[in-house]
Amino acid sequence: MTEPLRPVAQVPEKPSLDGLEDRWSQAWGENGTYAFDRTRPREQVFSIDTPPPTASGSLHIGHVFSYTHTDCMARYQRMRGREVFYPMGWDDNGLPTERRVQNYYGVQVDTSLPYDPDFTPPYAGDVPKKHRPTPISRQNFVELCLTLAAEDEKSFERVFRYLGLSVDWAQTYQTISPVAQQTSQRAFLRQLARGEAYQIEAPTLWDVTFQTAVAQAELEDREREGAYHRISFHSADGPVFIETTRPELLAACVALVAHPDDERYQPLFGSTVTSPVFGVEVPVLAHQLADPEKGAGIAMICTFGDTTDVTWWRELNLPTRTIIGRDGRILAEPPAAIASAEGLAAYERLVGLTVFSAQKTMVELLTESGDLHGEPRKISHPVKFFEKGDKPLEIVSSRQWYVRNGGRDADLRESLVKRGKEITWYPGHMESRYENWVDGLTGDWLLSRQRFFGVPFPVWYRLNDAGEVLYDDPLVPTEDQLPIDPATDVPEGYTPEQRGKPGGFAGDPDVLDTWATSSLTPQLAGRWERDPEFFETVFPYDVRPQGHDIIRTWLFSTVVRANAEHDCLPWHRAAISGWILDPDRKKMSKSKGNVVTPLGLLEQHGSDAVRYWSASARLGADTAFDEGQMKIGRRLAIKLLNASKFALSFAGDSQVTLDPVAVTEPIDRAVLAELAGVVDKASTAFEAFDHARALELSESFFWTFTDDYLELVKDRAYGGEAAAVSPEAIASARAALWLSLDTLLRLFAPFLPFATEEVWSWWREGSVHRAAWPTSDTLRLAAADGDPALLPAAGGALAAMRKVKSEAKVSQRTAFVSAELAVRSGQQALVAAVAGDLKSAGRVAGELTVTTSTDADAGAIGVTGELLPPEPKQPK
RNA sequence: GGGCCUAUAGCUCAGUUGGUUAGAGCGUCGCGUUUACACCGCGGAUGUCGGGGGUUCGAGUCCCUCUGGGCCCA
Repeated sequence: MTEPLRPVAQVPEKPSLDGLEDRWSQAWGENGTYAFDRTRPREQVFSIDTPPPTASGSLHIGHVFSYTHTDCMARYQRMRGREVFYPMGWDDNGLPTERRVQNYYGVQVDTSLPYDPDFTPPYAGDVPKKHRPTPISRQNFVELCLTLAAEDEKSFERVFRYLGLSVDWAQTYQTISPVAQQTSQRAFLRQLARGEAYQIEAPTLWDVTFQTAVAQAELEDREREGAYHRISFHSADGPVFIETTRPELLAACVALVAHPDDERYQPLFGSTVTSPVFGVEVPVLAHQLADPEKGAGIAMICTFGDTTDVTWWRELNLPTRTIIGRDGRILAEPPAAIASAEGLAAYERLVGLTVFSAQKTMVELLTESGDLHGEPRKISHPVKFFEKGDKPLEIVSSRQWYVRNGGRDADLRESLVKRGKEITWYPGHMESRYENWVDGLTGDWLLSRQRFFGVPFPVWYRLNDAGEVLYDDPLVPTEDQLPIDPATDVPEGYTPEQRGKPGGFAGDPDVLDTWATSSLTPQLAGRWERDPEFFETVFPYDVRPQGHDIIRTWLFSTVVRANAEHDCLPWHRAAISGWILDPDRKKMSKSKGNVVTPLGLLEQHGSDAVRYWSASARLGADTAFDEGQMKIGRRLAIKLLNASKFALSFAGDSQVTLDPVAVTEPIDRAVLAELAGVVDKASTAFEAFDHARALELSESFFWTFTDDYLELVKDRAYGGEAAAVSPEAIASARAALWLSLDTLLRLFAPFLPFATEEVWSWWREGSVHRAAWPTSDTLRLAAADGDPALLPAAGGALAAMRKVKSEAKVSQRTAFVSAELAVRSGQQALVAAVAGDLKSAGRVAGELTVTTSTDADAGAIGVTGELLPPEPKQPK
């Protein structure tokens, strides 16, 4: 701890927190305080794979919360002498940005439109309610996305700088940048070459509103009202009754299914029945997923009503009879299985209807044929939704790209579970979240998205002489050509004129899932394949901080990609932050309208205050939104300023000195002995990624330090009004105060970066944030034989004297004529050692004597003494 | 239905491998305007550690069970 001292401390007359955020964040930027030095060897580097926030709209208080956790960790590591690689990224590609652009500018993509270089959007954030979206070309739309994302990113950066994140802003990346596109496409092509990426025609969950395929990780079950419709199928032996919530899919029915052990239906297995209205003959089959308790215990299997239908379809080898299109409406073409004139006529009535209307019409048809029995019975059941959507998903059959993630491959799954065990999780129990997810995967990672603002698949397809797409053996670019856009770029050996022509080529129209880029943040920020030396310096990363809600998406997919590409983990540790709950213990979210804007909070309470509230929460623990805690944080920061001013004021015009040898008084040694213990324990806590404990230890010491220790030594440090204070005793108090301050500023620096930096600047050169984390050795040297037990003993004695005055309802300033402290046996020597300071702090005019209490159960210290009458108030 | 977490003062939370009388801050009540601090200081009161059972000399802490809350997955 040899950071240089200023010749004379410059302490403001009235220290204040106001304006510190702007002043210091600007200074840190100018001085490169948090700039990453890439020349340091790997073992001295601490690298953090920070979550890139979605740059659409506004930041959530949850961002402030979890990023503060990361920042505390980063600052600790930096003070420990590690060169911290702490980049920030913006996740700007994908649906959220598209939605925001649509709403903000009042536009909508029409892929048939050509690019208009002079296009200006009709609105900018002021779209009237009546406005119907203006159709624009895909390229114009992408340009608007880029423009708006850049603006959002600027405002995010402002908030994060104001919050005091020690990010190296020169390392910022975007998930839509050319470099991100190059990285994602490169990783995809390599997975394609290794056979880890593949495309197949398969049932795909489809969001009708967003016109896109949805992956397992984006699914969400929501309870929805439905109704069992009791419908009769026909057989030679009479009717078979089924109950279904989706009668509109009757035309897509391919079989009935019941549980193999279900005695009611065992006689039917192997036979066929005929569907009502459409007259299609379907088999009755047995499968253990059929639930005897559900509905009639026998279900119809359709193409495809839900994911169980898909399982049955696959495992029972059933045909497909698709009737719902990607627009969510009934297809014009009836399934070939419907042959009768009546059946075709009935189908005709459904064509073009939405699922909702088709159900109504189907009910009419069934009623007319007499095959609907009784009133539909209302139930509530879970229905699959896209997590960002608001209509139930349909299942369509389509050609999509997938990446192997263990969902269909036991060996890969096992190795990914093993990777999870190699990660050190904070808190440890988060590992089970990961394991549950990997174990529960039912399919590979669906990579294709039918979106516009994303990274295109770097793939073209040949067209045969009939102009049909040949999906096998796609045309791919070389890595040095990346990034490419197959919609505008042309594959090797073809000319632009051949696009879409028989014998020519066609670009893959889809974009990669955003996680296909986000899962590469370690590679992206680490300059993979662009700067090998740099990559070696930061990869694998030391830690991945994130929230537990995205373990299944971001964390898992990042493991999948690193495992495939580098055959290792992308980072050694995962630090998982909890969520913010509102006072009713509900997760705060935009839809609930209980979100608070972070910048307003930061400005109201001060960044250090909000950081204090955030940092008080342990990793993984959900936390109540509590402005009261922020007020405490603010008080703590102000206290730090004031106590520092007090301590530094004793230097006068001479230089502050940090001289351990000058500490000679027992109480001064005791306080440093105690502080040495705090330093050790806080360091241990930080090493275990327990920033909350480190803060708590430092904070509780600090309150005692100001409430008791400062009061006790105040007079002595001033020079002793009561005379009879030796120069050595004065120097001892001052040295102890300065040594304490030096350590306390370092201990609080990760939590209160603004207040600590402010105080540091009064008397030190450089930044506290590049200063060394405190060690206990200097403190122990100064503490020598100091006994930490002296501190609570002296504090107790002081409190006892205060209590007498408080109960006598007199000012604390009131003096005792004389006083006798009766303390527990064993404590007498301790209290006597502080008698001089107690006498002045307690304002004992005459003798202060310390005796042993005879009261056996007395924990408290007895005080007897006569108080002087209060001085009459001086007229001003 | 399976898994994970959680329950400590009115509130928000500590309580490290089991070990004296369970702590902090807020809030509340009372006192006090003292030159570090009115964005203040000092002091007081406040707990069947969710319920029940068990292990142990000893349980807020370990085990079982029930109940409430939260999340993830079916």
